[in-house]
Amino acid sequence: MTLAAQLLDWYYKNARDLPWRKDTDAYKIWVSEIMLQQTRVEAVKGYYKRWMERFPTPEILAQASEQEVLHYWQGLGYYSRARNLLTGVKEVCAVYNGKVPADEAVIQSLPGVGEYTAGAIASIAYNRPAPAIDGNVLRIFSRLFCLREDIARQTTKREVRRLVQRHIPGQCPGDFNQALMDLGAAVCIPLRPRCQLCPLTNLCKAYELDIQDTLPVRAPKKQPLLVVLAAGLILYNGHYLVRQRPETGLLAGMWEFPAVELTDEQAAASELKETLWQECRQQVNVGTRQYHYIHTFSHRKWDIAFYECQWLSGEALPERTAWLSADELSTVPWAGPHHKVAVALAVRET
DNA sequence: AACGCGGGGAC
DNA sequence: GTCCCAGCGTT
Repeated sequence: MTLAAQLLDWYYKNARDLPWRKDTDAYKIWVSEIMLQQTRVEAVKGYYKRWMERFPTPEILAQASEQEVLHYWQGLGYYSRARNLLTGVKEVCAVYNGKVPADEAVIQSLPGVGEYTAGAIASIAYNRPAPAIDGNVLRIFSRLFCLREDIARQTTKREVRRLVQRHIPGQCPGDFNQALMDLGAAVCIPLRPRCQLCPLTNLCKAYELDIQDTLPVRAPKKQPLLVVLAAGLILYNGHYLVRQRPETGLLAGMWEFPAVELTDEQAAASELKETLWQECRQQVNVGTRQYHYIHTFSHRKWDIAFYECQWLSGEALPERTAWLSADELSTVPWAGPHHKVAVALAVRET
């Protein structure tokens, strides 16, 4: 038996029942693959179902606003995925008549679609024998063939790609690729792989040498930078002062309560008061601290405190700034921990 | 090649 | 607490 045959036998007995495996519509595969980038299956399921109820076709998604799309993505992370998906779907509607292209290179030309995602869509939706090298595949093949190089290196990825290319079956490449995902998720897991359950142990060099726990090799990542923030909760005439983050960078386009980065945590009140005047043109007195969160991103750690403020006076609001009623707080996409506060304030109002 | 970009589940 | 996930785009 070949590697593919052994793997597929296992897959057809153990495949997960996932919402995006009901059919092979290329748009649905596309959406699922984007949502699954750096994101676990369990986290995606609910978002995928809600998305497909609201945006069942490329044409419907293409007509949606970026704000609504971000709202549906709120909490899933990596929000450029949502904007790129919207941009890409518009391109598919305008250039490809609403039909996702079948050629791998053309698929990869869409924004947000890289080598992995293009291979996944081409193989699953169009039965093309394209490799789809993700973290699972890198881990599985580094163990199967005892690759001791850092899997983040380009040379390692090229080597894995060559190996996958050699083993991918012409008949059902999509099943083969998805089988690797399921194997990586359930059996060939990062820590303490469950080799007793694995259909490929007879081919696995790491298993033969009993070094599966030492693979794959991955360079350690540095710890996130601490950022201390103070945010203002300004309630005036039944409305809260909020603003939209810049179009680029962290949490781009998401909404937040006006905040300032602190160099001196003791100066929170004065810094916040100054920022609210400079950036929002509102005069306030900073009151007591109401909420406090530690929120860790991949490369930043926010220590953010929310202060109740007393509104005194103000000029016209700058761009990307607004007064929102408690009811309206649930209508915008929120930036990270600001969402928790928005929910708490909306509840408090009722 | 290195970095920016989120959030949460498993241990 | 740590790890890392069905990665991509920019620099």
